[in-house]
Amino acid sequence: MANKIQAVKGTREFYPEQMALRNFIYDKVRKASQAFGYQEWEAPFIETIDLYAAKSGEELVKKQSFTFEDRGGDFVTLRPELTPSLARMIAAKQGELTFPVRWWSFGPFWRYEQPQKGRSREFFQWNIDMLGVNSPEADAELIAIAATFLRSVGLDSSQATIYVNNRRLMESEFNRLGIPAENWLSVSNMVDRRSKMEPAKWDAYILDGGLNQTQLDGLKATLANGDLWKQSEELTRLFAALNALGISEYVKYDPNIMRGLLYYTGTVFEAFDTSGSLKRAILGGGRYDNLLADVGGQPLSGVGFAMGDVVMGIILQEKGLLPEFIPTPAAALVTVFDESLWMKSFELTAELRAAGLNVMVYPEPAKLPKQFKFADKMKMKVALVLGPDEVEKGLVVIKNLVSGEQVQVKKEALVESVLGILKNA
RNA sequence: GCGGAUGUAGCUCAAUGGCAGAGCAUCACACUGUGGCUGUGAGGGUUGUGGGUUCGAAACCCAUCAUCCGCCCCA
Repeated sequence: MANKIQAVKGTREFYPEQMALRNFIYDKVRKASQAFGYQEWEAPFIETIDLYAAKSGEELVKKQSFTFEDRGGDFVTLRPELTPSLARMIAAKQGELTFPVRWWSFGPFWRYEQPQKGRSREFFQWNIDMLGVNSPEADAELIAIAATFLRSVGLDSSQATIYVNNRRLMESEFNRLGIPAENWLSVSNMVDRRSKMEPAKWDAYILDGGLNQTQLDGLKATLANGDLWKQSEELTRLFAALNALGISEYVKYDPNIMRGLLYYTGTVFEAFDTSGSLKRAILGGGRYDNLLADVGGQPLSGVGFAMGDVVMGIILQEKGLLPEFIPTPAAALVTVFDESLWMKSFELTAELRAAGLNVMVYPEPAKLPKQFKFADKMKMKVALVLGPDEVEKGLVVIKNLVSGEQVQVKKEALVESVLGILKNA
């Protein structure tokens, strides 16, 4: 075992059961996206490092990217996020796209970090964005999409909550407290980390960071003020729109939500599992007003969020929300009675497939108990037996593996009988 | 990059210095025209790898690799 070649650290191996979960998430993502009229798109998996150097924060680019030299001597990166590619692709066709652009995507990303619960080096991520509209109502639509998705996988508002804040509001608070603008970013990061630290340690951390005691007290009062949003016209309009969209039960105002990415400028939001067993955000996003101009396009505002498949999968598992795993899409197994009737079974299978059924045939003659056991393990609903008696009379034994009942039917009536069992099973 | 833990059968784990085991899973048989249940039996191991201590190591020591958990960062 030790000298077998192992999978690359942090990569994902999707056995059929995990693949079914990934496809389940993808299916719900697609449905939520399409319900709001968004178009699916995709970007390259490999990009130049320069694309990220501009905006994605130093940690992500220098420490967490998979970067290597290609055979031509150029440095390329496995994409760690999608938004910069989105900005470039939008900028390249800015003159011909119909705005507002509403796009979504679900694909693989790579980040070189230490694998742990909820974090791997290779992951799938849902990205969804609206570009060309700068309004709290547009922000509300993206939050509504997130809530729609959470509801669709079976997470109700008592199990998952989307916390909302606004960076402009927080910056005006920082300003009011006399914190200089050049410290806003570091103070934001400190706020972001507060929930993970002991209160006394956080206080010391803030005082070390250049704030005085009065500013610390003021900041703590701000962060405890659940009504702060009422001072923001943006957030007031946002909550009115969320109410109209029918998902306000999922949303709470929280002045502690800041988010790490540099490009957010206005509304920011993060969803969490309320039981808190996993302290990682299910999804996160916000408004970014400057990203397009930063990659060379005309100024254009956008809002969007991203959701990783790893945390989502863990939560679905912990909540018992995984769909039942069906090992095979085949509804029926055609058994092979013996060597002389082997090809008869193959012929029967071909006829059933021609009628549109997903059917598996046992690949070789074997004892019937073995074949039935196989059908059972694969959770197939129907088994068909074609023995000497049946062939002689032009019949097929059709057995309902759920109820255990079996009957002989004429070959012509077989498809209908199978469909009947599948409908009731 | 930093810190902590764990590596024994396909899986989950036991054996704490003295014969390497159990449950589950697999396969066979009971049951050669019928799965789930039951019973009987079988196969399966260089105890992650390399070295050291010892009469004797799965266990103790050193190194190494891997995995998990946490920090940093973030989906």
